[in-house]
Amino acid sequence: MVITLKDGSKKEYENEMSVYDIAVDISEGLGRAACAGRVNGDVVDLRTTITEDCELEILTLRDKEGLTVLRHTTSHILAQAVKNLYPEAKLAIGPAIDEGFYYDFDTPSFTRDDLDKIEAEMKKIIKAGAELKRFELPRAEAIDLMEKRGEPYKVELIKDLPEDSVISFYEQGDGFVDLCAGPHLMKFSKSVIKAFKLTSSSGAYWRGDEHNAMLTRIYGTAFPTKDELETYLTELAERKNRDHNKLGREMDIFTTVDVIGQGLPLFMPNGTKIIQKLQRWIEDLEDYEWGYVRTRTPYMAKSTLYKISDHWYHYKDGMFLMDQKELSPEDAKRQAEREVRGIEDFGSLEQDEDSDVYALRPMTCPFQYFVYKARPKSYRDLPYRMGETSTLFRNEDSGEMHGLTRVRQFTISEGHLVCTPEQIDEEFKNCVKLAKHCLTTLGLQDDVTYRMSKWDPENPDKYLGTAEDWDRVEDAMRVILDEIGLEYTEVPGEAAFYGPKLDIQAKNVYGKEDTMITIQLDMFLSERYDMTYIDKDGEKKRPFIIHRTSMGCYERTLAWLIEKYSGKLPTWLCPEQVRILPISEKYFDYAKEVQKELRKHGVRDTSIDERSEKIGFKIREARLERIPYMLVVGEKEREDGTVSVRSRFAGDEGVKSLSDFIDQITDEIDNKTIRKEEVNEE
RNA sequence: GCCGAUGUGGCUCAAUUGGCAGAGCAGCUGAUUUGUAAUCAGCAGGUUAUCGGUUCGAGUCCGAUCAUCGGCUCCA
Repeated sequence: MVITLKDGSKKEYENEMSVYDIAVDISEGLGRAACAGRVNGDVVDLRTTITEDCELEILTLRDKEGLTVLRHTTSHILAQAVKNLYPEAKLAIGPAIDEGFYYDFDTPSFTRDDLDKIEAEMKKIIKAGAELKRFELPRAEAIDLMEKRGEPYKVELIKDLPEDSVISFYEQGDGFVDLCAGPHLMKFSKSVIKAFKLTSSSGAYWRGDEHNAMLTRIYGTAFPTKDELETYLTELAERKNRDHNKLGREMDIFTTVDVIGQGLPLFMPNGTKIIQKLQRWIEDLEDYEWGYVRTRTPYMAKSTLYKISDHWYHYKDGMFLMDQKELSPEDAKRQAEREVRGIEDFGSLEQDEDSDVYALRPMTCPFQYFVYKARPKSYRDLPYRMGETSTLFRNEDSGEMHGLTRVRQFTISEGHLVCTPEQIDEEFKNCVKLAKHCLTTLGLQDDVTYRMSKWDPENPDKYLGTAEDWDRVEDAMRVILDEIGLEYTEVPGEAAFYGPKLDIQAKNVYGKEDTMITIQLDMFLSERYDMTYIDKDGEKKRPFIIHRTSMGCYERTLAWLIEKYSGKLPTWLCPEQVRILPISEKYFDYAKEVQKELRKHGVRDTSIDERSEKIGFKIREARLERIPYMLVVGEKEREDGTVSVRSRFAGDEGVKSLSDFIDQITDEIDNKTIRKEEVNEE
């Protein structure tokens, strides 16, 4: 057989060979470094026997897949160590993940001390240097083996596999056997598994289902070298220093108060200023450059409103209700029909309408729909693009709240576009363009991924409409996304109940992903709310609706900005853009003149440090507060009408005429320039 | 909601076995009038998250509640 290697060279063998043997044959060093093979594009275990011509690549720790194998094998060592120390622990699963691995155990929780002990035990196991042997069993024998070993979770996993499957196991010394598809390293060797760390432990539901038992998960990571592990751990610590939840409080952007409640942050003057700047920017952008009209609708409504769309039935648990009284479902539906369609004879209500429950709004959709409906619309009115800076309320579970990214009250750059079927394509594309423009302006465009969120055909009850409806609209969205040339993943089960979404995702400093922006195609709600337009032919027709946000929700985007820039926001967004630092009180008057001149030219967020401190002290404080520009003014500056500019970006920028500085900073602010260079003087 | 950790002046942290709640920074007052990352001195600041219990005595031990953090689940 002829084996074609990665570099194009060919090797010929008479007999079948394992991937590992071929690696050793190429060179002993490669044999030692080998973690897995790639055969005709598929990653395989080193033990895989090659029987015919193929393309083969030997994967090492330098390959992403090789590193994954190292981490996976390390998770099995973790399992063995836990079994050694806690024989009563039951094994669940232990995969490699993005930045490391985890293993779930049914056992009481672990403390940091326990993790250290387990780490020590892992080192012992590695030192013993067992070989990993792969073997296969028919399903029945596999179940038998795991039952004998007292591993009920493994038994459950095997039982879920088809009757005729052959199950693979790995044995790794001391008789430790684990159910596993592999691939794994050939043996435990201190020279390969030399840099690992158990990072944390937490709870996790068996099979990710909250109805199941809560297991104990241990997270860890492994790297090819100790240096790389150290670098990673340092980076992890540095990432945590950028955590908006820490920085945002330090920088007086927001705070929380226990008697106010969870998920209800208070914005301090600094945070309010930033949000105000974002809001003014977005509202002007949408209204004057993208053809939006602005609405302002109530924060609460009778439950009927949400029942029309079915929001009520899907999400009642997540809503804040103002009253416990409620109509019967039959009455509610009747009342909904009557109110929307204005049909009078819809049967009497058993209960008084006034007993209806009011609820804080969890979304804006139906409110804007009634703005649309307030007057008859012609095709000439479409697309009708409504924007609103909309505050929403969602009763998230108590364990879900996080800083500014997951809160119970938040404000979103919301909007709904009502269009004719022909307009969908262009309008949707423009929504994506607008979102991208917002991201680019904020400097976040490279930190996102795009996700097409589809319905889940397995769970049709969670959605309105039929499979045909969903296929049609999802196909239409796919065509649009492909025409734009977006790179995106398709994920089932993430759609809204009324239509598919394009979600723009970003990760926080802990690597956790959140939706920052969403653009959704809605094919059902215009019917629910009886929205129409009169077409050219004089016929009443149903419009399509696009739900979208341009910049996302203010809280979440602010959190993202803080983490992205470590609190050093672009100048145009800074709550304080310029601080004037007089050398002594003799120059207060000149400082005031400078401030007045700045204000006259639109640079409004400035202050004067009038404390009787040395200039070095004032600079230090301004630097720590991340203020972009410091203007030192003293004798020389007053004489010449200049300012001595010191910036967060370039340090001492030298003496400039006041008008030059004003030109510079107004240009930066007006164009929303992001000065990337930063000096670290401390 | 579930698993776990944490909670001491505004912030960062200390307080021996259960034995007088303390420091630095910030704040305030005064002095200093300063040229590019910390001037000096003084003063004030606390029902140790809250409520309850054990004890002669609780920041420390126990219970409940609230909040914060890391995960899980959820996220229109």
